[in-house]
Amino acid sequence: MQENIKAEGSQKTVEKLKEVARIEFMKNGYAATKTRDIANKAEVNLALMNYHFGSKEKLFEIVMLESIDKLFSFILPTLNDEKTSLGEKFDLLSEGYITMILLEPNLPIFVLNEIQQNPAHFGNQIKMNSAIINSKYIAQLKQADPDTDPIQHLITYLGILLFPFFMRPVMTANGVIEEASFKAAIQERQRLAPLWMKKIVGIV
Amino acid sequence: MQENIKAEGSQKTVEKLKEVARIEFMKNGYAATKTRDIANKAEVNLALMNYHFGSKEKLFEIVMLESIDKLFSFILPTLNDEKTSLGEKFDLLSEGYITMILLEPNLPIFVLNEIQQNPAHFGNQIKMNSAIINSKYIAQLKQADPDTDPIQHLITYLGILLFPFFMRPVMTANGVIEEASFKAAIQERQRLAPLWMKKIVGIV
DNA sequence: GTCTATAGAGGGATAGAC
DNA sequence: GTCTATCCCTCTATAGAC
Repeated sequence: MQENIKAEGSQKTVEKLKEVARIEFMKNGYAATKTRDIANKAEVNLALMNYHFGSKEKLFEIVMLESIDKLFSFILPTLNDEKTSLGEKFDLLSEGYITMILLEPNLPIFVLNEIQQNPAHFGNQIKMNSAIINSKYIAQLKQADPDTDPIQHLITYLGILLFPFFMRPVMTANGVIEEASFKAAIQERQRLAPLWMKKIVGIV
Repeated sequence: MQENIKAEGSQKTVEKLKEVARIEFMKNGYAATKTRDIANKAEVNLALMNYHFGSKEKLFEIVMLESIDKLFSFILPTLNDEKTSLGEKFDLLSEGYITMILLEPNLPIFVLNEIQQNPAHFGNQIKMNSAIINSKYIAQLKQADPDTDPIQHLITYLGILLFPFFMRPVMTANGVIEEASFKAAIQERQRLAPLWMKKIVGIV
C-alpha cells in the first residue's frame, strides 16, 4: 500500500512534467526550452525531473512520440475505412482533423520544424508511412483521378487543412485578422475544404 | 586608397558572415545556432563578428529581414499587376514562386516557426500585409467567388504551393519518396496547382 | 522519491594588443 | 579591422543527504 501511494505520487509528477514539457517544447522549440523552466512550471524539483527522465533529450523524445502517435492514430482509421466513399473521407478528415488540431494547434508546425532541424530525434519511429501509402484513401484518390499521383492529392489536402494554423502567428501578430475571427475562419474552412477537394479530384 | 582596401576586406567579411549566418539560422533555428559555428564556417574570427554586428540577435534580425524582403518583394508585383487576369496570376505565382522557393527551400517553414517562437524578432517589420489585402489579386478573387472570403483562397493557394516543402523532410527522411523524385513531384505540382485553383474559385 | 548544492561544459560577449 | 585570451553567465546533469 505504501508502494501504491509512492507510485501515485510519482505517476502524478511524471504526468505533470510531460504535460508541461509538451507545452514548453512546442512553444519554444527544443533548443530554446530550458529544463529549469519545465521543472519550475511543473512545480517539480529539477533533480527529480532528471531522476525520472534521465535527460532533456529523453524527455523530449517521450513527449513528442506520444503527440505524433496521437496525430497518426487519429487519421489512420479514417484513411483505411473500407466502407466510406472518398467524398465522405474528405468530410470526415476536415471535420475530425481540424477539431483535433484545435486542441493542440502548435503541434503540426512544431513536428515539421523539429524533424527538419534534427531528424535523429524521430528517425526510426515514424514507420506509419507505408500504412498511409497503402491505405484505402490513396486507392480511392487514384481511382477518382487516375492521371494524377495520389500523393499529390494527399499533400494538397493536408496543406489545405493545416496551412491556416501555420499562418496563424503571421496573421494575428500583424493584425491581418484578430485572434477572435481566426476560429470563425477555421470553421468556415472546415465546411469549404471538402468541397474544394471534390472539385480538384473531379467527383460530385 | 588604403581606406578602400580596408573597406573591401570588411565588406567581404560582412557578406560572408551574413551568408553563413542565413544558412545556419535556417538549418538549426535561432536558439540552436552558435555564434562560434557561424564564425568558424565563415572563417572569420568570433570577436570580429561581434565587432561588425554587435550581437547574435542583431545579426539574426539583419539576415532575416533581408530574406523576408526578398520573399515579399517577389510576389507583390505579381499580386498587384492590373493587366493580368486571375487565371494568369495563378500561373505566374505557381511558376515564379516555386522556382524561387527552390533556391531557398527552408525559408518558409523557418520564418513561420521563428515568428511563432519569438514574434518580437519580426514584430514591427512585416507591414506588407495591407499591401496584400488591398491588392488587385484579392479583388479578383472576390469577383470570381463572391461567396467566399478571398483570404481563404489566398491561404489555400499558398498552402498548395508551400506545403510540399514543409513535408519534404518528413517524406524523404522516411523513404516515402527519394530526394531525387521530390523535384519531379514539385515540377508536376507547378503544372497542376493553377488548374486546381481555377476549379476551386470556379473559373475556366 | 524528493530535496540541496554544485560540478562541469558551453556559449555570448568583451578587453586590449596589434 | 583583426586577432588572442578570457570573463561570466546560463544551463544540463549529478552527487549525496534525507
